[in-house]
Amino acid sequence: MAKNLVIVESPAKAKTIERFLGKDFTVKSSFGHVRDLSKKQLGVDIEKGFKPNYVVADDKKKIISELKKLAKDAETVWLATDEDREGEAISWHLFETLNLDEAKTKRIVFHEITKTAIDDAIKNFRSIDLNLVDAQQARRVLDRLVGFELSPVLWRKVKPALSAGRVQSVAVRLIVDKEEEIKAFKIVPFFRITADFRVVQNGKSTELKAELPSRFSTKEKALDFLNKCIGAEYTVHAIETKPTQKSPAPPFTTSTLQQEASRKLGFSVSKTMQVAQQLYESGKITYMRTDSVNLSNLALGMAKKEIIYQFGEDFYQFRKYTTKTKGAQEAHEAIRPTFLDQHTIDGTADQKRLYSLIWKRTIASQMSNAKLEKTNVNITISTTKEQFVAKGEVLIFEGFLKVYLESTDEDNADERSGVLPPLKVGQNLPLIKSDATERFTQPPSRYSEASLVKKLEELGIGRPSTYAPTISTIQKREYVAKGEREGVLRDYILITLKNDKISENTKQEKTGQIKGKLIPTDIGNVVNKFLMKHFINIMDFNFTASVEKEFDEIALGQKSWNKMIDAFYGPFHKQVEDTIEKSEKFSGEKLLGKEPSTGKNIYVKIGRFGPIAQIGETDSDEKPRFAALKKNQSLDDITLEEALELFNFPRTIGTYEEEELVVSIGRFGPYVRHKSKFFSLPKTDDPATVAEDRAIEIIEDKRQKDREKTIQKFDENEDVQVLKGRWGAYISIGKNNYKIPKGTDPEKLTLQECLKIAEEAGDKTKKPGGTRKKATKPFKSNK
DNA sequence: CAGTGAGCGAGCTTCCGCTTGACTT
Repeated sequence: MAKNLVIVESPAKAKTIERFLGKDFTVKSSFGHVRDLSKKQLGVDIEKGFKPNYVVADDKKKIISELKKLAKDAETVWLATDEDREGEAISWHLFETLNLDEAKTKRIVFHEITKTAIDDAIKNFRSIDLNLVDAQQARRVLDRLVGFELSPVLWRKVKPALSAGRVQSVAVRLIVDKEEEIKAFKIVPFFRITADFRVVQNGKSTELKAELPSRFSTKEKALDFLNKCIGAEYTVHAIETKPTQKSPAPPFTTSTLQQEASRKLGFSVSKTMQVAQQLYESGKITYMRTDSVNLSNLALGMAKKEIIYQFGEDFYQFRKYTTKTKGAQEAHEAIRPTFLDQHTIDGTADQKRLYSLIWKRTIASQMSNAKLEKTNVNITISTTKEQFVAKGEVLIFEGFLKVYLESTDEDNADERSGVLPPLKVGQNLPLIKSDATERFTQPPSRYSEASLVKKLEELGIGRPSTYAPTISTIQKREYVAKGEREGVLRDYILITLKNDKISENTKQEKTGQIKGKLIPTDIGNVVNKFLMKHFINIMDFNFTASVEKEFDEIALGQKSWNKMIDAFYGPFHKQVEDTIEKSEKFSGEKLLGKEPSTGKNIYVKIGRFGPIAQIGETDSDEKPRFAALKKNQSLDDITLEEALELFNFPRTIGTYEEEELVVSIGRFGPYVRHKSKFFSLPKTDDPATVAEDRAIEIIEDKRQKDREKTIQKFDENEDVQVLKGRWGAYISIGKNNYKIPKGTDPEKLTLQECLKIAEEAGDKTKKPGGTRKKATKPFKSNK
């Protein structure tokens, strides 16, 4: 039995550390937090100074009992969780849950995973910092109180099953605000003038591209300018060069890795984290959830060696980066390759690409600046005072650019710069042509998943471990959606001056297309409006920052956590009660107009199941009629005509096999019903116009697919089928599905065997994660 | 991956941060 038990948070880390520590040490992992507030109840006793009720989750019971046993037999238990607020709390929870003996428990932290660093840590043990633990408890309790008091307000006033919280609600607000900004933005056209000149040098001819710095607000002014240019001479007036430098970006944190993987590799935030996790578990990179840009001494040494070996002394420059982000806790290093001499790795294509990105970024961060020479050439026009300007950029020394350049979110496709041909002052430049192109001012761009993470990080909201889950929560709640909009064609004017003649053309370009950007839904808009009206304090971008300041004071022992929570909870709870009591139901209801045939009012609003249109009054004797909005419609811009159309369903469009064909719109979109079976309409079909022959086609398609799916059918019992599904063959009986035991040939199963398998699988009434089927209604005995 | 296909009167729903599996029928 080992004399020492070391507990860290991650199993991959445990494995690495165990190698350094020798046989007297057993290293185990807690797999993150081991206890939490109970899931179903509030879990906080408000009467008793907000005493938290912690429980060990079911999936943590096994690891706790294992650790308990190991701790009992060990001489010393070393709590080596991360050196931050959460890490300290994990140590404390372990101490409490495992009933550790204070005399034989030591708290240590690793700053680097090397033999000397670990030996160092062991020498510098301390006890658990209870102030820091209290700061974590305050954080935990505050989040629980906010989330579990706010969400039920939404259930009552807006729609069931919604949620609100310190982080997610502000994330939604950012997206809603951005959309408002875009809506308020006025697109203004203007004209941009470019010119192409011919430069002849030693009999070789090249082009020089230049632009007029000033823009024209109207077509008339642009035309006026071009007219003046007719017959003009163009002369190089001045050439000005100045040296500039570019520095590399710091090594990756979780947030910057997500941004770059999104821009350069097109990964979603969650995909980046999944692939990074795989790299981490196979020992190829350091920990991927971090807010630190710091590199360990070991890494710095490796980088230096690698850069000098690969590129030479000139390319190396020692750099120390410091974190600027608010509330960073820096318990880990930056994300970097474990071994910097490994330029590539074995693995999946995604793993290779992400690894390569991390390798380049890390190496580049310790490389010298790139040196550039920027050149501005002024070109005078003989007929007017205006001057064209040509811009060039020449790379003098590559430096870090040899390896890596960070991308930006904005695409500056219009920029005209590159290598300029050799020019002399006073040189005459013949004009090839000059264009006046109509351009348009650009509204702010919507957030992508990654740029939202960037913004949240700037505001100090959320942590590296929660960025990806937060993004998925606000989409799961249907507050925001990733937009897919085709865009529309827009006309623009192009006026060209060539050979002293002016011609005008109208051209077209695509604008307004959205791909994967975050857009608020109707529900998101309505919930945001509600929260902004009643809980502006929680929605404030500085709310997190200000409570973080108090958590810091608690961590320093200057404040008691219960008092801090008490001071917050009093007014907050009153706010909640006032809102429940005084505010009306909040559905974002909007009067669209009247139904022509009856004169009844027609409204749109958020209903029990999402956005709906309603004809008639809710509080009248006659029940109003409802219809769900289509997926791509919104409360904001639906027209009266579109709303009325929704009530044209169900629509009988013909007959097939002597049964009616009915088109309608259901929970999952438009469908055709035939012989009480449902057939989804593909996105490309419009339910308002789909006709009999097309419906039959859809039905036959679906039948064909079903046939391909069916492995076996039994005439004696039509309920029983052997089908081919995502995970291979399975047995379907009525509405239940059953797994086929390994080694059984699904094609040879008999009806009896199928029924037997189903019976042995037994009743699967309890399914973790909630059943789809409605539970049998319990008999209500009283009231 | 495909399937799902109501009713606005129960039920249940929810937070943020740590960390990985288990494994869908």
